[in-house]
Amino acid sequence: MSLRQDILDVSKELLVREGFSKMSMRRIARNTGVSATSIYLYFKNKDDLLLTLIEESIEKLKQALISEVKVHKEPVRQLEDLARAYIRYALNHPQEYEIIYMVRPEEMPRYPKEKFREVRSVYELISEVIQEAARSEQLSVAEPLISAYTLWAQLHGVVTVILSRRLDIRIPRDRFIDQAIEHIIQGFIIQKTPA
Amino acid sequence: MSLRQDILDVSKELLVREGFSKMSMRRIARNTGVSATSIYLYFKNKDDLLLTLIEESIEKLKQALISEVKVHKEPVRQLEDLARAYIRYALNHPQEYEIIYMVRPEEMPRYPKEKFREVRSVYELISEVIQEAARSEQLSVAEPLISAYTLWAQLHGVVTVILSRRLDIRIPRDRFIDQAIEHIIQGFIIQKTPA
Amino acid sequence: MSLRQDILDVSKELLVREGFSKMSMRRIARNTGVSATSIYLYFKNKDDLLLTLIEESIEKLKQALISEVKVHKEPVRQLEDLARAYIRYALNHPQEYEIIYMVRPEEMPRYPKEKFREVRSVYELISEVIQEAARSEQLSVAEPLISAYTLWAQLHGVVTVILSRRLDIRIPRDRFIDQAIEHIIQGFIIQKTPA
Amino acid sequence: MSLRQDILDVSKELLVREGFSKMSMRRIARNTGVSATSIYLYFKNKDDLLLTLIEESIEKLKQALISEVKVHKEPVRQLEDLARAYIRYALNHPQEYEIIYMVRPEEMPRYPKEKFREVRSVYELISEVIQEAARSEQLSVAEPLISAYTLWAQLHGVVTVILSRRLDIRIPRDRFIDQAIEHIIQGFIIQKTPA
DNA sequence: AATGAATGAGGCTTCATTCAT
DNA sequence: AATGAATGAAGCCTCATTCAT
Repeated sequence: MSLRQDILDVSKELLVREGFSKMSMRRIARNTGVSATSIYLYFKNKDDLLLTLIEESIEKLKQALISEVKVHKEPVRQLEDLARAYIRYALNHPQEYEIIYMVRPEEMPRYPKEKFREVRSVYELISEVIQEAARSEQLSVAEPLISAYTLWAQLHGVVTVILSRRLDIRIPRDRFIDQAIEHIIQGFIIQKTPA
Repeated sequence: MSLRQDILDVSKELLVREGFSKMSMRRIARNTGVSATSIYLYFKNKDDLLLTLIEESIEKLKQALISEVKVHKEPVRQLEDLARAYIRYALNHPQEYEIIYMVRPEEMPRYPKEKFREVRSVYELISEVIQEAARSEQLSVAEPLISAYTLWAQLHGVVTVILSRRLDIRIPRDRFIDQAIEHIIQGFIIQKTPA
Repeated sequence: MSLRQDILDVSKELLVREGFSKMSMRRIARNTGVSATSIYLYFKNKDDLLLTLIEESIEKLKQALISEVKVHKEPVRQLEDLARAYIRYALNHPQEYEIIYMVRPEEMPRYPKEKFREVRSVYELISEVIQEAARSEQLSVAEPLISAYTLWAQLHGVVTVILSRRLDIRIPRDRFIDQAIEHIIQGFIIQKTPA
Repeated sequence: MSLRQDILDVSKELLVREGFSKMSMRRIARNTGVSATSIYLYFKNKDDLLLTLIEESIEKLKQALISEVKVHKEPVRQLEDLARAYIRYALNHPQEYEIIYMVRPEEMPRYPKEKFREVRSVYELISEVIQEAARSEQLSVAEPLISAYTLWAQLHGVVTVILSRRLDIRIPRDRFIDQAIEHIIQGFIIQKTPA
C-alpha cells in the first residue's frame, strides 16, 4: 500500500487510541517505520494531515449513510433504518467517527472552520429523510432542519456514550441501542390521541 | 487554599478555552501569576491536577441536579424539569461540563479509570426520577437503568452539539433545545393507542 | 560569572567567528556547557538574545567614543582623535563592532527596526564634534549632519576592510590606517587657497 | 544553460532580499520552478553555487569599472569619475555588490579563501588610476597601493551605509553621495600651502 | 509556602544531500 | 536532463518535572 495511506492509517489509530496530544509527527513516523521528514513529502504539515484525516472520514460516513437509506419505502421504517445505520457505522468505524466528532476545534487553531461545516451534508441527508416522512403525516415535524439536528444530536449522544466507554458495564450494549432507538423514534411519531 | 483554587480555576479555563494541549503547567503557572514549581505544592503532578478538576466538576453537576429536581410532583413534569436542568446546567457551566465529558480518558494514561465512573451517581439520580415516574404508569419504561442511560445519552448529545459549536447557525439555540426536549420526553411517554 | 553573561559571550563569539547562520541555540548551549533549554531562562527567544547582544555593543561603542573625545581642545585635532578612537575601538573590540554593523536586518525579521536606529546616537556624537570644529572655521562643513554621516561612512569603510580581512596582505595595517585617517581628515579641512 | 542562469538569478535575489539564512536549496528550487535535485546537475553543492555567484559578480563589477574609466584625460577628474562609477554601479546592482562584499567568508567554511582575493583586480584597477594621477603631481600619493586601498575603503564605506539602509532618513541619498565624494576626492588632492 | 535554576525529552519543521529511476 | 522518494541532522522552542534554597 502507499506510504501516504500508511501514514493516514497510523495517524488515525494514534489519534483515536491515544488521543490528540499523542498524535505527534515523530510518533506517526516511528509507527509507520519511516523518518519524520518523509511525512512532509505527502502532507504540508500536521494540520494538513489532520485535515485530510477528517475529510476522508466525513466522506466515508456520508457514503455509508447514503448506501443504507431508502431501502424501505415506509417512512417511519426508513427513519429507523437511518438511525440504526448511523449508530452501526459509528460503532463499526470508531476511528473515522471519532475523528469527525472528537477532535475539538480548539485543538487545531489553524484549521479552516469552513471545512468543519462539510459535515453538514450528513445532517442534510437526515433532514431529507425526515422531510419525506413528514410529508406522509406520520411524524410530528414542525421544522425539518431543526428536527434533523435534534435527531442527530440524540443519535450522536448514544454513540458518544458507547464510544467513550461511559456506558454502565451492567448494561448490554445491544439492549441499550435498541431501547435508545425505540425512545428516539417514538419521540418523533405523531401521537394518535384517541378520538 | 486560595492559591489552590486559583490554579484550578485557571486550569479549567485553559482546558476548555484552548484545549487540552494548551493546558500546560507553565501556562497555568503564568496565568495564575505564580511559579510553575508552586503548583506542585498543591498537586502531585499534572494528572493529579486534572483528576481534581474532574472530581470537582462532577460534584458540582450532581449538586446542581439534586437541587433542581423534585420541585414538581407530577412525574412527567418532573422528568422534563430534570432534562431542562441538565441542559441548563451544562450550558451555564460549560467548563465543568466539558471537563467531565469532553476530556477523553485516552488523553491521560495514568489516570485511574475508576474515578471516571464516579459520574455514575449522576445517572443514578436520573434513574431514580425515571423509576418514580414509571411507578405512576405514565412512562413506558421497561428497565429503568437502561432508560436512564438512554435519556442521559440523548441529553448529552444535545448538550454536546451545542458546546462543540456544531449546531447550524441558522438554528436558534433555544428553539433547538425546546424541540429536542419535546422529542426526548415524548419518546418516554406511554403511547395511548386508541382502543 | 553569571550564566547569562556566559551565554552572551559565547553567542558573541559564535556570531563573529562563525557567522550568523552558525549562531544556533544548540551551539550556544553546547559551547556554554549548558542545556539549550537553559538559555530560555535568560532570554525569551533567539531574537531577544540577539537584540541584547546588539544593544550592549552599541552602548559600549558609545561609551568608548565619549571617553576618548574632548581631550584635546584644538578642533581638527579633536576630529582626528575621534577618528582614531573609532577605528581603534572597532579593531580592539571586533566582536562588538561586527555585531552592530554586520548583522544584516534581513537576517532577523522579527527585530524591531527602531532598535537599529539607536546607533544614531553614535553619529550624533560625531556630528557634535564636527559642528564644534566647524564653528572654528577650520572645516569645510556645509551641513554637519551630512558631514557626520560621510565621515562615519568613511571610517566604517576603513574598519570594514580590515575586519573582513580584505586588506591586501602586502599592506601593513598601521600604515593603512594612518594613511586613511590622513586622507579622511584632509578631506574635511578647508583648503586655504593662496591669496 | 538557461536553467543554470535561472538558478543563479533566483539565488542572487534570495540571498540579497532575504538574507543568507533564507537562501536554501529548497527555496531556490521552489522559486526556480524546478526540483531541488536539479540544482545538483549544475552545481556540485551549495558552496559551489555560492562560489559561482561571487565569481560572476566580481567579474561584472570589474567590467563595469573598466568601461567607465579613462574617458576623461584630466587625472583628478578621472579619479572622481572612477569614484562615481564605483558607487553608481554598486547602487544600481546591489545584488552583485552585496554578494561580493556582504557575504562574510565565515558563513562558508568550505569556501576556498583564495577565491575571495580575486576581487583584488578591482583594487588594482583603482591603483592604476591613482598612480597615473600621481604622476601628474596633482595628488598627494606616497604609496599608490595603500592609497588605492584607502580610496576603495572609503567608497566601500559610503556604499555600505546606503545599501544596509543605515543612512539617516533625513538625509537625501544624492546629497550624501555628492558630499562624500567631495570629501573623499579632496582628501587626495595636494594641498597647495600658500608660499 | 514559594521559588529560581536546571534539564532531558520531545514538539513541529526545514535543511542539504543522496539514490534510483 | 530531470525528478520523486527518502533521510539524518539540526533548527527553534515548550514540556513536565526535580532539586536546592
